[in-house]
Amino acid sequence: MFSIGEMSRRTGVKVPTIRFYEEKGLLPQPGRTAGNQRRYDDTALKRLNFIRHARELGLPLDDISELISLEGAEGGELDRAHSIAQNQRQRIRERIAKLKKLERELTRISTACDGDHDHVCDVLRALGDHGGCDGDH
Amino acid sequence: MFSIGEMSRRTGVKVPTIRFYEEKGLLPQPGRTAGNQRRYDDTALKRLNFIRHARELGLPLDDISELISLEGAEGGELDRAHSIAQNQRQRIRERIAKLKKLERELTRISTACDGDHDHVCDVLRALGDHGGCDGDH
DNA sequence: CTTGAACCTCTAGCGACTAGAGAGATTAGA
DNA sequence: TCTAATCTCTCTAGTCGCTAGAGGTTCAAG
Repeated sequence: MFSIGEMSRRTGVKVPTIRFYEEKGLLPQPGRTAGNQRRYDDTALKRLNFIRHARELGLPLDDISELISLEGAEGGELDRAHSIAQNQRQRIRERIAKLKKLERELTRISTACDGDHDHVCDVLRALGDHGGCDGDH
Repeated sequence: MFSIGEMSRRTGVKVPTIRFYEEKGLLPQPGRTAGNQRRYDDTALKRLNFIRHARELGLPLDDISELISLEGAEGGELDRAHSIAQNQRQRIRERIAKLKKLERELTRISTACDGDHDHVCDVLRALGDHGGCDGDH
Protein backbone atom coordinates (compact mmCIF):
# COMPACT_ATOMS: atom_id res chain seq x y z
CA MET A 1 0.00 0.00 0.00
CA PHE A 2 1.47 3.30 -1.04
CA SER A 3 0.54 6.94 -1.31
CA ILE A 4 -0.12 8.93 -4.44
CA GLY A 5 3.33 10.49 -4.17
CA GLU A 6 4.89 7.02 -4.11
CA MET A 7 2.84 6.05 -7.17
CA SER A 8 4.12 9.16 -8.86
CA ARG A 9 7.73 8.35 -8.03
CA ARG A 10 7.41 4.77 -9.24
CA THR A 11 5.76 5.57 -12.55
CA GLY A 12 6.96 9.05 -13.41
CA VAL A 13 3.35 10.24 -13.70
CA LYS A 14 2.77 13.49 -11.84
CA VAL A 15 0.49 13.53 -8.82
CA PRO A 16 -2.24 15.80 -10.28
CA THR A 17 -2.22 13.69 -13.42
CA ILE A 18 -2.91 10.56 -11.40
CA ARG A 19 -5.93 12.22 -9.83
CA PHE A 20 -6.98 13.39 -13.27
CA TYR A 21 -6.84 9.83 -14.60
CA GLU A 22 -8.96 8.67 -11.69
CA GLU A 23 -11.52 11.36 -12.41
CA LYS A 24 -11.65 10.24 -16.04
CA GLY A 25 -12.26 6.66 -14.97
CA LEU A 26 -8.93 5.31 -16.23
CA LEU A 27 -7.84 4.41 -12.74
CA PRO A 28 -10.29 2.83 -10.28
CA GLN A 29 -11.00 4.75 -7.12
CA PRO A 30 -8.43 3.58 -4.64
CA GLY A 31 -8.93 2.87 -0.95
CA ARG A 32 -8.51 5.70 1.49
CA THR A 33 -6.93 6.12 4.89
CA ALA A 34 -9.01 7.28 7.85
CA GLY A 35 -7.80 10.77 6.94
CA ASN A 36 -9.08 10.46 3.34
CA GLN A 37 -5.76 9.96 1.60
CA ARG A 38 -5.48 7.58 -1.36
CA ARG A 39 -3.68 4.27 -0.87
CA TYR A 40 -2.73 2.16 -3.87
CA ASP A 41 -1.73 -1.46 -4.41
CA ASP A 42 0.31 -3.26 -7.06
CA THR A 43 -2.67 -3.70 -9.35
CA ALA A 44 -3.17 0.04 -9.51
CA LEU A 45 0.54 0.53 -10.08
CA LYS A 46 0.48 -1.85 -13.04
CA ARG A 47 -2.48 -0.12 -14.53
CA LEU A 48 -0.88 3.28 -14.20
CA ASN A 49 2.22 1.95 -15.93
CA PHE A 50 0.01 0.63 -18.69
CA ILE A 51 -1.63 4.03 -19.10
CA ARG A 52 1.67 5.85 -19.07
CA HIS A 53 3.10 3.55 -21.67
CA ALA A 54 0.08 3.89 -23.93
CA ARG A 55 0.18 7.68 -23.54
CA GLU A 56 3.83 7.71 -24.52
CA LEU A 57 2.75 5.94 -27.68
CA GLY A 58 0.39 8.82 -28.29
CA LEU A 59 -2.85 6.93 -27.74
CA PRO A 60 -5.73 9.20 -26.71
CA LEU A 61 -7.29 8.53 -23.33
CA ASP A 62 -10.44 7.19 -24.94
CA ASP A 63 -8.50 4.50 -26.72
CA ILE A 64 -6.71 3.64 -23.51
CA SER A 65 -10.05 3.31 -21.74
CA GLU A 66 -11.15 0.90 -24.38
CA LEU A 67 -7.99 -1.15 -24.15
CA ILE A 68 -8.42 -1.38 -20.40
CA SER A 69 -11.96 -2.61 -20.82
CA LEU A 70 -10.61 -5.34 -23.08
CA GLU A 71 -8.62 -6.85 -20.25
CA GLY A 72 -9.69 -10.44 -19.96
CA ALA A 73 -11.52 -10.34 -23.27
CA GLU A 74 -11.12 -13.14 -25.77
CA GLY A 75 -11.43 -14.07 -29.42
CA GLY A 76 -12.97 -11.48 -31.68
CA GLU A 77 -12.92 -8.80 -29.07
CA LEU A 78 -9.17 -8.91 -29.07
CA ASP A 79 -9.12 -7.92 -32.69
CA ARG A 80 -10.29 -4.57 -31.44
CA ALA A 81 -7.13 -4.16 -29.38
CA HIS A 82 -5.12 -5.12 -32.39
CA SER A 83 -6.88 -2.59 -34.55
CA ILE A 84 -6.41 0.22 -32.04
CA ALA A 85 -2.68 -0.42 -32.20
CA GLN A 86 -2.76 -0.59 -35.99
CA ASN A 87 -4.73 2.63 -36.27
CA GLN A 88 -2.30 4.42 -34.05
CA ARG A 89 0.56 3.13 -36.15
CA GLN A 90 -1.11 4.51 -39.22
CA ARG A 91 -1.71 7.87 -37.57
CA ILE A 92 1.93 8.08 -36.61
CA ARG A 93 3.09 7.21 -40.10
CA GLU A 94 0.96 10.01 -41.48
CA ARG A 95 2.28 12.47 -38.98
CA ILE A 96 5.84 11.55 -39.86
CA ALA A 97 5.17 12.06 -43.55
CA LYS A 98 3.61 15.45 -42.89
CA LEU A 99 6.40 16.60 -40.64
CA LYS A 100 8.99 15.61 -43.21
CA LYS A 101 7.29 17.82 -45.74
CA LEU A 102 7.32 20.70 -43.29
CA GLU A 103 10.97 20.18 -42.57
CA ARG A 104 11.81 20.39 -46.23
CA GLU A 105 9.94 23.62 -46.49
CA LEU A 106 11.48 25.15 -43.41
CA THR A 107 14.85 24.27 -44.82
CA ARG A 108 13.95 26.11 -48.00
CA ILE A 109 12.79 29.12 -46.02
CA SER A 110 15.80 29.20 -43.73
CA THR A 111 18.37 28.88 -46.44
CA ALA A 112 16.62 31.61 -48.38
CA CYS A 113 17.61 33.91 -45.54
CA ASP A 114 21.16 32.72 -45.05
CA GLY A 115 22.97 35.24 -47.22
CA ASP A 116 22.85 38.95 -46.83
CA HIS A 117 19.36 40.22 -46.20
CA ASP A 118 19.14 43.54 -47.84
CA HIS A 119 15.60 44.65 -47.82
CA VAL A 120 12.99 42.29 -46.48
CA CYS A 121 13.83 39.05 -44.77
CA ASP A 122 13.15 36.13 -47.03
CA VAL A 123 11.77 34.13 -44.16
CA LEU A 124 8.92 36.55 -44.01
CA ARG A 125 8.50 36.57 -47.74
CA ALA A 126 8.62 32.80 -48.00
CA LEU A 127 5.96 32.47 -45.34
CA GLY A 128 3.69 34.81 -47.22
CA ASP A 129 4.30 33.01 -50.46
CA HIS A 130 2.84 29.57 -50.54
CA GLY A 131 3.82 28.96 -54.14
CA GLY A 132 7.28 27.67 -53.37
CA CYS A 133 6.01 24.72 -51.38
CA ASP A 134 6.39 21.31 -52.90
CA GLY A 135 3.09 19.91 -51.78
CA ASP A 136 -0.34 20.78 -50.57
CA HIS A 137 -0.66 21.13 -46.84
CA MET B 1 -13.81 44.49 -49.87
CA PHE B 2 -15.09 41.08 -48.87
CA SER B 3 -16.94 39.43 -46.04
CA ILE B 4 -15.56 37.05 -43.47
CA GLY B 5 -17.08 34.13 -45.37
CA GLU B 6 -15.27 35.20 -48.51
CA MET B 7 -12.01 35.44 -46.55
CA SER B 8 -12.66 31.96 -45.31
CA ARG B 9 -13.27 30.62 -48.82
CA ARG B 10 -10.16 32.27 -50.19
CA THR B 11 -7.79 31.09 -47.48
CA GLY B 12 -9.31 27.88 -46.21
CA VAL B 13 -9.35 29.27 -42.67
CA LYS B 14 -12.69 28.72 -40.96
CA VAL B 15 -14.85 31.69 -40.07
CA PRO B 16 -14.72 31.31 -36.28
CA THR B 17 -10.96 30.86 -36.54
CA ILE B 18 -10.63 34.19 -38.34
CA ARG B 19 -12.52 35.90 -35.54
CA PHE B 20 -10.33 34.06 -33.06
CA TYR B 21 -7.17 35.38 -34.74
CA GLU B 22 -8.57 38.89 -34.61
CA GLU B 23 -9.28 38.51 -30.91
CA LYS B 24 -5.70 37.37 -30.35
CA GLY B 25 -4.36 40.37 -32.18
CA LEU B 26 -2.93 38.45 -35.14
CA LEU B 27 -5.31 40.15 -37.52
CA PRO B 28 -6.05 43.87 -37.23
CA GLN B 29 -9.63 44.84 -36.58
CA PRO B 30 -11.24 45.23 -39.96
CA GLY B 31 -13.70 47.87 -41.07
CA ARG B 32 -17.39 47.22 -40.56
CA THR B 33 -20.52 47.76 -42.59
CA ALA B 34 -23.34 49.91 -41.22
CA GLY B 35 -24.79 46.61 -40.00
CA ASN B 36 -21.62 45.73 -38.05
CA GLN B 37 -20.30 43.06 -40.38
CA ARG B 38 -16.57 42.74 -41.03
CA ARG B 39 -15.21 43.83 -44.41
CA TYR B 40 -11.66 42.90 -45.41
CA ASP B 41 -9.21 44.11 -48.04
CA ASP B 42 -6.25 42.51 -49.81
CA THR B 43 -3.83 43.42 -47.06
CA ALA B 44 -5.87 41.48 -44.55
CA LEU B 45 -6.12 38.58 -46.99
CA LYS B 46 -2.35 38.46 -47.36
CA ARG B 47 -1.84 38.48 -43.66
CA LEU B 48 -4.31 35.69 -43.12
CA ASN B 49 -2.51 33.64 -45.74
CA PHE B 50 0.73 34.31 -43.92
CA ILE B 51 -0.78 33.14 -40.64
CA ARG B 52 -2.29 30.05 -42.20
CA HIS B 53 0.97 29.13 -43.81
CA ALA B 54 2.93 29.60 -40.62
CA ARG B 55 0.37 27.56 -38.69
CA GLU B 56 0.68 24.75 -41.20
CA LEU B 57 4.36 24.78 -40.43
CA GLY B 58 3.47 24.25 -36.80
CA LEU B 59 4.51 27.65 -35.51
CA PRO B 60 2.69 28.66 -32.33
CA LEU B 61 0.59 31.81 -32.49
CA ASP B 62 3.05 33.68 -30.30
CA ASP B 63 5.85 33.09 -32.77
CA ILE B 64 3.60 34.18 -35.59
CA SER B 65 2.80 37.37 -33.73
CA GLU B 66 6.47 38.04 -33.41
CA LEU B 67 7.11 37.40 -37.08
CA ILE B 68 4.32 39.78 -37.98
CA SER B 69 5.82 42.46 -35.79
CA LEU B 70 9.10 42.00 -37.69
CA GLU B 71 7.53 43.15 -40.90
CA GLY B 72 9.54 46.04 -42.12
CA ALA B 73 12.33 45.37 -39.64
CA GLU B 74 15.95 45.41 -40.75
CA GLY B 75 19.46 44.23 -39.94
CA GLY B 76 19.87 42.45 -36.61
CA GLU B 77 16.18 42.23 -36.02
CA LEU B 78 15.82 39.99 -38.99
CA ASP B 79 18.12 37.45 -37.42
CA ARG B 80 15.27 36.90 -35.03
CA ALA B 81 13.00 35.80 -37.88
CA HIS B 82 15.70 33.51 -39.08
CA SER B 83 16.14 31.97 -35.68
CA ILE B 84 12.41 31.38 -35.25
CA ALA B 85 12.46 29.38 -38.45
CA GLN B 86 15.57 27.50 -37.38
CA ASN B 87 14.14 26.68 -33.98
CA GLN B 88 10.98 25.36 -35.52
CA ARG B 89 13.02 23.23 -37.88
CA GLN B 90 14.85 21.76 -34.92
CA ARG B 91 11.60 21.07 -33.07
CA ILE B 92 10.25 19.29 -36.09
CA ARG B 93 13.34 17.16 -36.46
CA GLU B 94 13.03 16.09 -32.84
CA ARG B 95 9.38 15.23 -33.27
CA ILE B 96 10.16 13.12 -36.29
CA ALA B 97 12.82 11.19 -34.40
CA LYS B 98 10.45 10.56 -31.51
CA LEU B 99 7.61 9.44 -33.73
CA LYS B 100 9.87 7.04 -35.56
CA LYS B 101 10.72 5.39 -32.26
CA LEU B 102 7.05 5.07 -31.45
CA GLU B 103 6.33 3.56 -34.80
CA ARG B 104 8.96 0.89 -34.27
CA GLU B 105 7.43 0.00 -30.97
CA LEU B 106 3.89 -0.09 -32.27
CA THR B 107 5.09 -2.38 -34.98
CA ARG B 108 6.57 -4.68 -32.38
CA ILE B 109 3.34 -4.63 -30.40
CA SER B 110 1.11 -5.19 -33.37
CA THR B 111 3.07 -8.06 -34.82
CA ALA B 112 3.19 -9.68 -31.40
CA CYS B 113 -0.55 -10.06 -31.76
CA ASP B 114 -0.67 -11.22 -35.34
CA GLY B 115 -0.68 -14.94 -34.78
CA ASP B 116 -3.21 -16.85 -32.79
CA HIS B 117 -4.06 -15.13 -29.55
CA ASP B 118 -4.77 -17.88 -27.08
CA HIS B 119 -5.10 -16.33 -23.70
CA VAL B 120 -4.39 -12.67 -23.32
CA CYS B 121 -3.85 -10.38 -26.24
CA ASP B 122 -0.22 -9.52 -26.64
CA VAL B 123 -1.06 -5.93 -27.47
CA LEU B 124 -2.32 -5.56 -23.94
CA ARG B 125 0.65 -7.39 -22.51
CA ALA B 126 3.14 -5.40 -24.55
CA LEU B 127 1.62 -2.15 -23.39
CA GLY B 128 1.93 -3.22 -19.81
CA ASP B 129 5.51 -4.30 -20.29
CA HIS B 130 7.87 -1.45 -20.91
CA GLY B 131 10.95 -3.67 -20.96
CA GLY B 132 10.73 -4.57 -24.63
CA CYS B 133 11.16 -1.02 -25.81
CA ASP B 134 14.37 -0.10 -27.49
CA GLY B 135 14.77 3.33 -26.01
CA ASP B 136 13.73 5.55 -23.20
CA HIS B 137 10.63 7.56 -23.84
C1' DC C 1 3.94 16.87 20.59
C1' DT C 2 5.55 19.49 17.15
C1' DT C 3 7.01 20.43 12.76
C1' DG C 4 7.15 20.19 7.92
C1' DA C 5 6.21 17.61 4.05
C1' DA C 6 2.72 15.47 1.68
C1' DC C 7 -1.94 15.23 0.88
C1' DC C 8 -6.97 16.84 0.13
C1' DT C 9 -10.68 19.41 -2.92
C1' DC C 10 -11.80 22.93 -5.85
C1' DT C 11 -11.30 26.25 -9.44
C1' DA C 12 -9.09 28.22 -13.29
C1' DG C 13 -5.89 28.26 -17.07
C1' DC C 14 -3.11 26.62 -21.21
C1' DG C 15 -3.23 26.39 -26.79
C1' DA C 16 -5.81 26.53 -30.75
C1' DC C 17 -9.58 26.11 -31.88
C1' DT C 18 -14.87 24.23 -32.48
C1' DA C 19 -19.87 24.22 -31.68
C1' DG C 20 -24.14 26.15 -30.66
C1' DA C 21 -27.74 29.61 -29.24
C1' DG C 22 -30.32 33.40 -30.40
C1' DA C 23 -30.51 37.60 -32.77
C1' DG C 24 -29.60 40.82 -36.61
C1' DA C 25 -27.85 41.82 -41.71
C1' DT C 26 -27.64 41.08 -46.44
C1' DT C 27 -28.92 39.51 -50.91
C1' DA C 28 -31.48 37.23 -54.66
C1' DG C 29 -35.58 36.33 -56.69
C1' DA C 30 -40.84 36.94 -57.23
C1' DT D 1 -41.27 45.89 -52.17
C1' DC D 2 -41.58 41.85 -49.84
C1' DT D 3 -39.91 37.57 -48.50
C1' DA D 4 -37.00 33.78 -47.79
C1' DA D 5 -32.57 31.98 -47.55
C1' DT D 6 -28.18 32.57 -46.28
C1' DC D 7 -24.67 35.13 -43.84
C1' DT D 8 -23.03 37.23 -39.97
C1' DC D 9 -23.03 39.01 -35.20
C1' DT D 10 -21.78 38.21 -30.03
C1' DC D 11 -21.49 35.27 -26.31
C1' DT D 12 -20.79 31.08 -23.82
C1' DA D 13 -19.13 26.63 -23.27
C1' DG D 14 -16.70 22.52 -24.75
C1' DT D 15 -12.57 19.91 -26.60
C1' DC D 16 -7.85 17.30 -24.97
C1' DG D 17 -4.56 16.34 -21.59
C1' DC D 18 -3.02 18.11 -18.45
C1' DT D 19 -0.85 22.06 -15.00
C1' DA D 20 -0.99 25.57 -11.34
C1' DG D 21 -2.62 27.62 -7.34
C1' DA D 22 -5.48 28.56 -3.10
C1' DG D 23 -6.66 27.23 1.24
C1' DG D 24 -7.08 23.62 4.30
C1' DT D 25 -6.03 18.71 6.47
C1' DT D 26 -3.21 14.58 7.54
C1' DC D 27 0.75 11.92 8.10
C1' DA D 28 5.37 10.48 9.73
C1' DA D 29 9.74 11.50 11.80
C1' DG D 30 12.15 13.26 15.63
